[in-house]
Amino acid sequence: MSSSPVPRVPESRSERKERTRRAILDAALDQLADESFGSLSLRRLTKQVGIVPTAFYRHFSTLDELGLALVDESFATLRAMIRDVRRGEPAPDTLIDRSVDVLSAQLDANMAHFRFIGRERYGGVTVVREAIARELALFERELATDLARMPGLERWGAADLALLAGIFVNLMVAAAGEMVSPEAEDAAVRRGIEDTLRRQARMVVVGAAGWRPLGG
Amino acid sequence: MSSSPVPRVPESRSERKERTRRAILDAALDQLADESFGSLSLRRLTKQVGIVPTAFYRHFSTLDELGLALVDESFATLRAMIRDVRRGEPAPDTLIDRSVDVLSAQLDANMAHFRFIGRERYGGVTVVREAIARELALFERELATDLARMPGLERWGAADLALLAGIFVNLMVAAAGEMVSPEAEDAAVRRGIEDTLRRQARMVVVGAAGWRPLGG
DNA sequence: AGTTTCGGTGAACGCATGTTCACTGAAAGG
DNA sequence: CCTTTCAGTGAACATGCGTTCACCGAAACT
Repeated sequence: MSSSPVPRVPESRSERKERTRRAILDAALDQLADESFGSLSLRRLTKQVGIVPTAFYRHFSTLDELGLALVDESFATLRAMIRDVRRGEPAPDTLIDRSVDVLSAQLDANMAHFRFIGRERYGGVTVVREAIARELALFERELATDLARMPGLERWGAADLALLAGIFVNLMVAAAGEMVSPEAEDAAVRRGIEDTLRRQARMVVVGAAGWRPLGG
Repeated sequence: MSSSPVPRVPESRSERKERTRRAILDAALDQLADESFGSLSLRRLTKQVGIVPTAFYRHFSTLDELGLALVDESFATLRAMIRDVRRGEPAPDTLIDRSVDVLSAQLDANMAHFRFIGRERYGGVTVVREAIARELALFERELATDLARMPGLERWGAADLALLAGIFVNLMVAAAGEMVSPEAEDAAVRRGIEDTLRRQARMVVVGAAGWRPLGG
């Protein structure tokens, strides 16, 4: 369970420091599967890492700072995802399926990050909640510019594109939030959630194509 | 701040008990504006109520039970809302506006309930999260049967209606979650969130009317 | 009037919390 | 080789935690 900093092979100081920092972030993500950030305990956290409580302060000056680091990391994952989608040619009719496939793959690889965003988006710790809101707004704008290139949406105004992007982000984060539940560790349940997301996204985007192209 | 049980007018025993129970629920809802249920403290809670910590156990056998009571209460509010919408004649073209108006009014009157649902839906306390998921699934089904009566959706299958209902619930809970932020106490920000919800709901339902009527 | 019921009290319990401080020992740098 | 740097240590701190228990006093019941 604990990934303690045991230098089997001699390490440089900075290597060791980075490894401990990683271990703290990983332990936090692990414990955040079962509780909210607001109820994280420094002592339980450091115990899992295998260091003494005070050593934590060598890496973060406060627990809130840990939270912000987790937000950064989680949104790095999210941005990597959208880059992954763009990398494939944007054949518009397969875009949704491709997007959901990528999301599904990223959910597998980085479940803790998505769970963190879903859980703390409206969570109790103000500084974390605000950081997520900020990043999510940024992500939403990125998504809106991507949507602008889709067939049927070329002539949409920025306001409508923003609304649509907001809908997709809500669907995505909600799906990520569903994955929080222990049941979702069952592959079949996971598939069901993904499938619902896929169908809902398709429903929205196909519907949107029939939406009046301009106006606010 | 504290609404302590001071019997200015003589009360019956059951009246007093009910009043204290209410005070506990209200104090909890109040404190849950700033933190998650998982980090609620029995001592801070009872201090705000104006009773001694042990007195709490005269009303709830555990904090989790308090959480479940809050879930019940919050969904009673939500159900009252959908009843309110139905009470007006279901003139389909004004239904969205009417729904969002009702939601807005209910958000004013019962903000703490919606905030609770939004915040704990994916929160850290399993028993509360599961109770909300259960109630939300129920609400979703109710909504789906209402949607079935809307023009353009009469011939939809149950599966598609469920998907659509899920989209609406996500939009609604997300909007409720946005209200969590202290900024949302500014009326203009509130209006903005409501307006976004209104437009997104309209976008989805108008789009949905253009969706293929059958299939899975 | 006498007895029972019960919501609220206050002390006490053992334990976990975040943060402080002077410290150690090995890596880094002169 | 000697000095400086610094991640991690361990004791100590005051504070807050949930829960227990015997107790009180007024309402409720007979």
